[in-house]
Amino acid sequence: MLDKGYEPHSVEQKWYEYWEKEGLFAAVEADDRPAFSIVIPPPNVTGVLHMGHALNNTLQDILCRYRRLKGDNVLWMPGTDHAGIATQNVVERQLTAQGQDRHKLGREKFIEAVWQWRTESGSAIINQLKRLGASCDWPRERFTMDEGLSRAVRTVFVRLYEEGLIYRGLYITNWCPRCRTALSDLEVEHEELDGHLYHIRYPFSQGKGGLVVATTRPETMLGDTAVATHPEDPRYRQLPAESVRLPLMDRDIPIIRDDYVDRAFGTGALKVTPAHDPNDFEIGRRHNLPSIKVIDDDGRMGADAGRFQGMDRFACRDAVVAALREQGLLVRMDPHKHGVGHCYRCKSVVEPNLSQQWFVKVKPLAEPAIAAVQSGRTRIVPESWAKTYYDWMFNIKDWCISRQIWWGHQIPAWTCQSCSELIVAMQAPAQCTQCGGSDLVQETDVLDTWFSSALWPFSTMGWPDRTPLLKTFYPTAVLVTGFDILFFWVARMMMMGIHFMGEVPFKDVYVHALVRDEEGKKMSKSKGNVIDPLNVIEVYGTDAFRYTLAAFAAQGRDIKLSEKRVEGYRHFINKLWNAARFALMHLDNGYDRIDTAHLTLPDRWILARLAHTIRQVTAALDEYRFNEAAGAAYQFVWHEFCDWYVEAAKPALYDENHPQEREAARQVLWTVLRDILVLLHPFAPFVTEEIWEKLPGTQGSIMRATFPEPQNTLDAPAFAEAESEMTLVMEIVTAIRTIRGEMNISPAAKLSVTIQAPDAAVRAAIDAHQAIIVNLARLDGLKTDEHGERSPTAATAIVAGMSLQVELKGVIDFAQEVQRLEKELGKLNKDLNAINNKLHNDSFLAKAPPEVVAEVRGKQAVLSEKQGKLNVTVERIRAFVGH
RNA sequence: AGGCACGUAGCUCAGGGGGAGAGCGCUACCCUGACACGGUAGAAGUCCGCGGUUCAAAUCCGCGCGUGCCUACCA
Repeated sequence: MLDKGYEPHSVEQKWYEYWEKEGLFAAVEADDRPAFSIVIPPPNVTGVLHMGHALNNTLQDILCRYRRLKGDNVLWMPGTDHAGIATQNVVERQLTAQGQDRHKLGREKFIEAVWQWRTESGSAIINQLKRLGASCDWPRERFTMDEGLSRAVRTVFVRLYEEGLIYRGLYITNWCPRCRTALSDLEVEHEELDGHLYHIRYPFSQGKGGLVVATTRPETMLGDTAVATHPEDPRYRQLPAESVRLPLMDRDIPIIRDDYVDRAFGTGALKVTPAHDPNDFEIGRRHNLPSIKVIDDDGRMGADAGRFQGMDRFACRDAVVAALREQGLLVRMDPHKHGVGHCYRCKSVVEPNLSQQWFVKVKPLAEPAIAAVQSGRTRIVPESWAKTYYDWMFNIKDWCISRQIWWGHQIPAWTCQSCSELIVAMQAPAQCTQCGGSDLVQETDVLDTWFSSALWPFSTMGWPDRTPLLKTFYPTAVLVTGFDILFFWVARMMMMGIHFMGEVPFKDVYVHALVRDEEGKKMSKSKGNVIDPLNVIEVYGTDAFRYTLAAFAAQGRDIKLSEKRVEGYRHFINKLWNAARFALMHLDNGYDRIDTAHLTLPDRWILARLAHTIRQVTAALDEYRFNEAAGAAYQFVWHEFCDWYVEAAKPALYDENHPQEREAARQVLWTVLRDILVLLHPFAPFVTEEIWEKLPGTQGSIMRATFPEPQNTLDAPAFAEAESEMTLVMEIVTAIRTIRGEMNISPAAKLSVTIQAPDAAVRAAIDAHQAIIVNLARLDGLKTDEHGERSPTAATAIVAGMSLQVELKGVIDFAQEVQRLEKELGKLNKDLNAINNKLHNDSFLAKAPPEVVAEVRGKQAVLSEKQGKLNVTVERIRAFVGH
């Protein structure tokens, strides 16, 4: 006998350990079964499990467990990401706390410290994934800094370099002065901020007057090397001079003409700072302008900033503005909103900065990646995300892959100190390929973490070796991910996968929602609105939490999560537990067949509903409609199995006089419960395993069970008949209960009911299932009459065209009964009006499909019959009371 | 500036050309032999607004309003 309520804690731990110990998550390298593989989006080693991880991994686990039950050879490849900047930041903070810093420590010692940190605290998130029930093939766990993956990274780098798809050069990139590294365009978060548009006068070098330029970043003027106007701007065609005197720096800079300049913006005169603005950089190249870098890599003003040297860039802005104002050169200062880039790791304001960096030429890689989605070799689900993918891919720009940090894959490039030859190779070369010199210095930069993540689907499977694992599991079946890393990760995996494997990395990409708080805001530590998934698991249990996530994972909509909702699904898990508790009281052994000759109506009905539910859940999971799958199973378990079947089957289960029916009911109860457990297992793995163990007739783990197929225990007409007869029974029961409720009759009172059923077949059906109705509606008698006298002291309901009378003898309150019936009539009249209007509309009759017209006519007949009967009833009561 | 979602019961959301749905909450009654983490019944919505297409629109189209998000080099 099970406990009265489900207690998740001990159960979860017990079963997870068992599954791992038994190797139930293990993929088989080579196998006859269909292969199904997923690579996990590797969480950062620095990470702790948040709601995004919880949702992402719950969905993957549902798919993996489902496919295993379906008989597939499943590989769920786990691992973590070395998260270059984030991890380096964490360890640096630690050093700072110890009064250390990485420069004092030196590169080698620092890297050692990071590895040590990873050993000590880097796998916290893996254990948290286990609490979630994630059925990853853990012995295969990988890390982007593993030796194997590092070899993959070097291989890719060298090959892309040799193919001319990686180059090095001096360009403007996004620079984070706090992290002291370049960032890719994607790693910059733009935020609209209130700033100012400063109008500054640059006096002509000769003669009077000058040009007024407009800028949002006046401190960059110190590095100006030109002023540009549009070639066709009449205001600036004729000027007294060809150069202006740059204020504060006292340097002449040329006035140039370039059609990049927008005549409508500001004054139509643009200051040009090639070292600190990407557009100015381009203009500078076109006009051979010098680049003067005035802001150093630490965000302070540099040696070329004149008297402002050493000043912080923001302090310098104020100082420059003050100085200009003093000299009467600040013409205007208008409030101005503009997008300011911030580092996605540390939120510092990013500085466009000129530096030597490495880039991937992306266009040639992007084209096949676009084609793969267009041709359907990779399918993006929901499809609307494909557009976002295309938009980005079509406008893609080269990818800056070098980072000026230490933690990461050091770029495999060496420079000869004697002849400056650049050598890119898998291993450190012994001597220079050009001059034979042996003084070679390796590039100190490391690669963007996403560079190694881009290889994840094949590097984790052993590439560049041609492993059996790759042969069996690449391409993977589906990638499950949030849209926030569609560009960062998915697009880049597509490019790399196609380029190096010759085949897309995944057949499907399922893009899921973001988890937000109950007000729809993004969860963030600073807002203090985060819900810790581990805390939720602690309070409500993993199964309830997972079920909640699945039930709310509708495609294309964010999930607003509150604990209240998880509580609701905890009730569901408990309901399942108690249904099993009931079933186990009646089951001593398992069954491999059902005695169809002795099935009662509820037996046949629940088998029909079960088959229907299996189809629904299967279809929904096959199309990543997790919420529908979870919803269909929930509805079936609670509102069909528990609410109706278990109650309706009780008479048969307790009836010792009909052993064959009793046995048949047990067979059905066992079969339906078994299928429910397997059906629910992907969503609620722990409770289903626990019940499975207790259920007689099951062997081993539920993970080795077979996902139910819609069984044709009965033929289709028998199923259909069972559904319609049971529907009639349920309608009758509900009608009686409604009268009981509305007439305030105690649930304990046994009632006597008469149904006037002119149709002999219907009468026979009701008579046949009398016991069920009597039991469910708590009656002491149910009679059917062909016509019969209508009792004046009964409350009436119309069910399926029949008049149903609940005898209330002395207790009936006639006024109340009339009121009740009139309310019912009111509703009916409204419906009937709408239908009659339709039927009086000639164009409806002419143009609507005949089956629709027939349907409406059918409804009309049913409703008007009901209306007639209710009217008669009301009249009769009035007449009776009048006596 | 462009793009993409979304606006349905008090709350959170499914649905999606032919009778408005669920969960939670609310009201009433009930510890009925699995379950009070429960049962039975009930109340509750101009499906954001305005036009259009259609025999028929919550559903399709257009416009507007509102709310999110993403992308973007106008200094």
